[in-house]
Amino acid sequence: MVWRALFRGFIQVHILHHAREHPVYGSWLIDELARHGYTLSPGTLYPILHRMEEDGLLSSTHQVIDGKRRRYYTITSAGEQALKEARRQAIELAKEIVPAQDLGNCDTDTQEKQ
Amino acid sequence: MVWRALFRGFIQVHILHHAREHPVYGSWLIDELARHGYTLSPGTLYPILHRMEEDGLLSSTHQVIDGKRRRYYTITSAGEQALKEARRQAIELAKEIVPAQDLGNCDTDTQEKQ
DNA sequence: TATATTAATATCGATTGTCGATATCGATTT
DNA sequence: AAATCGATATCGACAATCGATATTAATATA
Repeated sequence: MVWRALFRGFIQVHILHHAREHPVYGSWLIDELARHGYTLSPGTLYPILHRMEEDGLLSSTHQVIDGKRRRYYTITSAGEQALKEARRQAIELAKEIVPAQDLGNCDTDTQEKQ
Repeated sequence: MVWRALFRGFIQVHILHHAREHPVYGSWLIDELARHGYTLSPGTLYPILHRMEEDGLLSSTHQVIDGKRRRYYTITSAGEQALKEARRQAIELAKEIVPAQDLGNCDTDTQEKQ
C-alpha cells in the first residue's frame, strides 16, 4: 500500500507502549504488531529496535527463556517521556480527525457532524 | 528531539485531513502544523507534498490569490481511502495507549487505572 | 519599463531510514 | 557433533528527511 509510510511512527509508539508494560522481544513484537494490522519483517523491525536503543528510548538485556535466546527490551525514562509526548499527539490527532462518538464520547451535546 | 521520527506519519495524516476540508497550500500548512506542535521547514514539507501527489493522495492546481501564486492541494479519492485507514489506526492507537477518560469517555465503569 | 520586494514554492546534497532477503547465532534435540 | 529451531543480525538497493539555499511570479516603487 501507498500509505505504509503514514504508519511508521505509529509502530514505534506501539513499541514504546508495550515496552512500558513489560519487557518485549523482537519476534513477539512482530506478532503483536501484526495483530494491530502492521505487518513488518524482521529486517524492518530489528533496525528500528537498534535505533530506538541507540537513541536511549529502550534498553535491552539478553535472556534465555525456554531454551530460547532473546533480547528483551524495556522502556527507559527518556522513552517514557517520548511516549508521554506521543500520547499528547495521538489524542490531538484522534480528536481532530475522528468524529467524537467514534472515540467513545457519550456527551451527545458536543458531537460534531461532518 | 529524538522522537521527531515518531510523528512523521502524523504530519501526513494531518495534511490529508486538512486537504479534505478545503484546498490547502504549502506555507499555510507550515503554520497550521506548527499550531499542532509540528515545526517543519519548507525543505521538509514540499517534498512530502510532491510525493503525496505523486502517490495519488493529493492533486494540485496553481492559483493566484491576493497577488500570491499558490499551489492548492485537494484530497483525491485514494487520499480519502488513506485517511479512512488512518482514522482506524489512529483510533486503535489512541484507545490502546491513552487512558479512556483522556479521550472523553464518560463510562466510568470501564475506566482503567494505570 | 527597469528594479526591488515579498510570499510562496522548488531544489540540493548529506545524512538517515526502510525493506525483503539472507546469514548467523546459540540452546536444545537427536 | 550434526541437525533443528526460534530468534536476532546484517546487507545493499532504494527512498525519505532535513536545513540551507535558490528560484519563481506577482506587485509596488521609482
